[in-house]
Amino acid sequence: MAFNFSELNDVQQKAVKTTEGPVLILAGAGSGKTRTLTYRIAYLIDEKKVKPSNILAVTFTNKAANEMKERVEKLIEANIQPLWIGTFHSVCARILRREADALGYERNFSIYDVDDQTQALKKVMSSLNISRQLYTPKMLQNRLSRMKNKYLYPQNYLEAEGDEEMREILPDIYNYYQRVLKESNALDFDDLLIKPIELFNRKPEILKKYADKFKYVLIDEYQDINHAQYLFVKKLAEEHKNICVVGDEDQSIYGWRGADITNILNFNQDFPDAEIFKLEENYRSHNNILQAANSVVKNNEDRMGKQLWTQLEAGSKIIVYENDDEMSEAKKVVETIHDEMYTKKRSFNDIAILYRTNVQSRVIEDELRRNAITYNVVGGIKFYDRKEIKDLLAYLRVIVNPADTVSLKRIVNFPLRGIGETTVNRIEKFAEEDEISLFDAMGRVDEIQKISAAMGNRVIEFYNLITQFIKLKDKLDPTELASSLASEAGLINHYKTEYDQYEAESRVANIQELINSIGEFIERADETNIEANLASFLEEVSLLTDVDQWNDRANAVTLMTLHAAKGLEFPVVYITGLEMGLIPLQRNSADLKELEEERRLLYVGMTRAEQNLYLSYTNRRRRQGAFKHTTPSLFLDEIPVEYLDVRSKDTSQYKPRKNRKNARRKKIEDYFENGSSQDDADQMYKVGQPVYHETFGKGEIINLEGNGDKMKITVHFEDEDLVKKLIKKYANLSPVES
DNA sequence: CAGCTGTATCTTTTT
DNA sequence: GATACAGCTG
Repeated sequence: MAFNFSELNDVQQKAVKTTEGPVLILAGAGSGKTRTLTYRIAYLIDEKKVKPSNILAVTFTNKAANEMKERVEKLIEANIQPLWIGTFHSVCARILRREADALGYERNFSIYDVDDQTQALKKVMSSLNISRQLYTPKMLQNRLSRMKNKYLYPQNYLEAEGDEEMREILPDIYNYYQRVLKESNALDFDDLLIKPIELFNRKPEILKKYADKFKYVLIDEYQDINHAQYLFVKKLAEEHKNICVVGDEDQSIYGWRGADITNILNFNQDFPDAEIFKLEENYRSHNNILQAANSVVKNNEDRMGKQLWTQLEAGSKIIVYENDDEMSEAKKVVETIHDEMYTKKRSFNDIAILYRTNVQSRVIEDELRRNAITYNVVGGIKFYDRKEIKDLLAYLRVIVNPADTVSLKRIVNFPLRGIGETTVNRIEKFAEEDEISLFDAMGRVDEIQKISAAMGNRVIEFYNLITQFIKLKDKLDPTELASSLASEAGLINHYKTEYDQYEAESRVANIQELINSIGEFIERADETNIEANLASFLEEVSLLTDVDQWNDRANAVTLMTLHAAKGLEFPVVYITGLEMGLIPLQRNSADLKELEEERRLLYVGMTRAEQNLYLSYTNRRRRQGAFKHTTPSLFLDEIPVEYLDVRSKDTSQYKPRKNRKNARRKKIEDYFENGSSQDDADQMYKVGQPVYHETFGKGEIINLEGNGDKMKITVHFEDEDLVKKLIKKYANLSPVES
């Protein structure tokens, strides 16, 4: 045996060796779950002589997948390329590429992200004459996504989520949207999960093929899978039942995108006789940190309950900082980084700064830059979200899949070629009448009466450019293709001339970086058994997670959301913004499930820390331009003082020693009250009430519609004799004595 | 058709 | 406070 079992504790060993039948591993934070999974795969291959091609492992990020793969290869000194390991989305995409025919798609299908979906929905809305006043494409995108994550179709959706207005239009939108995507030979993120299930249902022989292939299935982060993912897993494993899932109900933080915690709670009902292993020894965090985190999460009702313990020393207490506002919070972060570096000899990459929302990073980034501290932001504005990158990617997508209408529309008049919206609409109409793709219609633009010869020439010129590159696609190396496309389509020139020098340089450099990354991908693909072509490059780029884009080896402080931090660990963790409204985040509707998820989110954040944990809150914070008073998070009241070193002012509103239980209860009440539509200030919103508005001056409320934050308030402003309809949430009206 | 300007809308977390 | 979009003008 090439690997050493002494690195595993008793429970871990049993979990590794129980290879046959369903296995549920409940793995607390820092309990060596990744190690257990890694050993299990190694054990299957090395000891049980299972072929790597018969194993499917699903992880939460591609980064985790790659690391796990490398570790297994090291353990058993073997090449395990035929093993399938990746995220749900990438595994599903891989199956769909192979089986595209059976679904009536072509193998080179495009993958639509939220942006592309929104574009497609705009078209759907205008075709179906759906009011833009009442619904935004974004809203509908949300609805469709939620529906798909639950594996619901319009007909059963109606029963599940009655919503009077949506009831009418949603089925049409759904069907039309799917048609548009099909015509574009495109699938959206959610389709990637749904289509394999449809396929398995419709073609049992295809299901059998994959069920036979994946004799052993392993799923990580099982607490965060949604219903569609659950069905996918269940179908694959139903027959052989060699399924091993690992998860922790206390770390379920994706309920908002359809993750269903009951999947893990009910695993042994789905797979009776499942062996259950509990990993409760924590190897990561000093005891103070662990106990503090435990004392927070134990307030949740929705859990199976387990008690994490550690042999590690108590360590330092958790330092809690009070700050005046987010600027001083950022300064405190920098101070702490300096302190950790000088007194404990830490380096930048030992330290992570976590926050609830991406916007919070800005202020911290500014302060880090002023102090010459190198940092990396995970997520936020991503490399692949930059305009210049999306532009070139859209060109490449059209070359690979000319039916991709959303991408085609993006590039047809960019850089400007004098082909405006009207012209595109005319071509589109022609395409619909003749039932051909938009791209093919461009090739036949001379047949469209309403388009002049001069305009037709511009279209043909564009059409020829693309056609030329489609022909080159299989002859030219992908890197060269992208490079010459970037210049011949005029992208490089556009960016060189259109912006100021600094901007121009960075945009051109980014394009160059994208081209380089194609080269790197092709090299890598040759080594692994991925197809070394543009289509698979585009797929990889589409399915990249935020964490995948993070260079953890760079010597830099890491900034990210609490969500992104899942699965990671750092010697020093600093969590900012522990205030009511932020952690837990205030929504316009509050329920207990959401509060519990917020609590788990903090739990995840705290348990990332190995040695030192800092928590901080501010007394006021700028949100939407204006300062707002804030109260320390109710979760702070849940941590016993013995684990804390509170550095607050004497005047602080946060007095850990006094009446913490009452303070906490009050905050919970407020959380639920403010969440519902009625708050104290609502009393001022009545017809006839004189009000003041920053820009419009004095006025009087003349009408009210709806309620809650979205209440529409019609005001007559005296000074300019204006009547304005305002939305309560953004109006910032204040009452005036009459 | 292109570019400008004022206005509406909006801030959760992500594959 | 930022951005996306509609609407207007050249």
